[in-house]
Amino acid sequence: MKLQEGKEKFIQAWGTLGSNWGISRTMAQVHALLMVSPESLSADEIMEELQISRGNVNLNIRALIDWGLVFKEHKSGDRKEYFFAEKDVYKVFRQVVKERRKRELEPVFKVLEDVKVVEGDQKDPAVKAFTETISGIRKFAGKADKALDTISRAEESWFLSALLKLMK
Amino acid sequence: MKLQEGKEKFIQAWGTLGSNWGISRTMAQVHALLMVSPESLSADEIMEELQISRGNVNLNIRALIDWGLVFKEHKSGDRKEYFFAEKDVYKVFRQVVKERRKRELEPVFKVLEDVKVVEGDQKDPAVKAFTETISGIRKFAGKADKALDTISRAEESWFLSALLKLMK
DNA sequence: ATAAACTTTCAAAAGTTATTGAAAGTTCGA
DNA sequence: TCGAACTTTCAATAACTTTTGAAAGTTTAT
Repeated sequence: MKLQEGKEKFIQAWGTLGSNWGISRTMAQVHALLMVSPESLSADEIMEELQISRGNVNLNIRALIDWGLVFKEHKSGDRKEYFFAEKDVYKVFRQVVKERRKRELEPVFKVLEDVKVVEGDQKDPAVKAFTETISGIRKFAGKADKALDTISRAEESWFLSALLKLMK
Repeated sequence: MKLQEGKEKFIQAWGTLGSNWGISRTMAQVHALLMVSPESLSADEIMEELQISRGNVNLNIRALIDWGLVFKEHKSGDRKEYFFAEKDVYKVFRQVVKERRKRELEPVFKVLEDVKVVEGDQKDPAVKAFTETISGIRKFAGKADKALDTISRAEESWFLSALLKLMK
C-alpha cells in the first residue's frame, strides 16, 4: 500500500470512530492527519489535504487545542501558525478521558443529586423504583468517576501493569 | 421534588448523556423512562409519556432490544406488547461495553491491520511517522480490547474489587 | 376466513449540526 | 501609521439525522 492511500484510509477510519463517540468527524480527521504527519502543518496544508475550508480548519483546530490534543508552533521567519498533535496514544487517551469526565460526568452528577429525593410514600412502587434506580446509578457513577480520575492521572507504565494484573 | 418532575429531569439528563456518546437522544430517553418504571410499559404509554410518535417508539424500542438493554413481555389477556429495561446499572454498563466493542473496535482493527505496512523507505520521515503512529495505536488498541473483553465478562463484585485494588 | 388489535415500514418533513466563504479583526515589519 | 499576511467570526447554506404518520403487514380470537 502507498503512503497516501494508507493515510487516507486511516483518516477516514479515525473520523468514523470519532463521530460514533460524539466527536465531530472533521475534528477527528484533522487530528488523524496531524497524528501521522512528521512535521507540524499550517492551516493551508490542512485545507489542501482534507479539502475543507479555512473557517472549518480554524474551528476544528481550536477545538482540538481546547481538548489539549493539538498544539501551536511558530517557525522563525514565517508568520503562519503551524500545528502538531500529541502522538503518544496513551496520552491522547488520558486527555480524552479527563476532558469527557469533566464535560459530561459532572452535569449528570448534578442532576442525580437534584433528583435523588422525591416526595411521596416509599411504599408507592413508582417512587420506590425511581429512588432505587437513581441510587444505583449514583453508586455506580461515583465508582466510575474515581476510576476515571485515577486513569487520567496515571503514568502509562503504572496503568498498563495494573491492567495486566486485572487480566490475570 | 415531585416524582413526575424528578422523572422528567432524569429522562432529559440521560438523553443528553446519550447524545454526547453517539446514542440517539430519544433512544436514551426511552431507556431512562423504562429504567425508572416499576412496571413494563406498552408502546402507547411510552408515546404518551415522552410525547413521541408510534413509529419513533417502535424504532427506538427495537434498537434498545437489539442492544440487549430492553426486553419484551406479554401479559395474559392482553394483546399488547409490554417493554421493560434492565435496571442493574452495572449490567447495563457491561452490555454497552460489549456491544460497542463489537460494533466499533472491530472495524478499526481491520483498518489498522490493512494500513500497517506502507511501501517506501523507512528513512523517509513521512513513512516513519505514519508507521510509528499506526503501530502505537495498534498496541494500545490491543490492550484496550483485552481490558474491555475482561470487563464485559466480569461479575460486578469481581470488577469492583479489582477497581478498588487499582485505586489503592 | 374474517376482522380487530396490534406492530412495522418508509418516504416525506422537520430539526439539527457542520461547512463555507467573505468580511472583519489582528499582528507585525518597515 | 500603513499595508500585507495571516487568523477569526458568523450568517447563510448544505448535509445529515431524526421524527412523523399513514399505509402495509402480522397476529390472534372467533
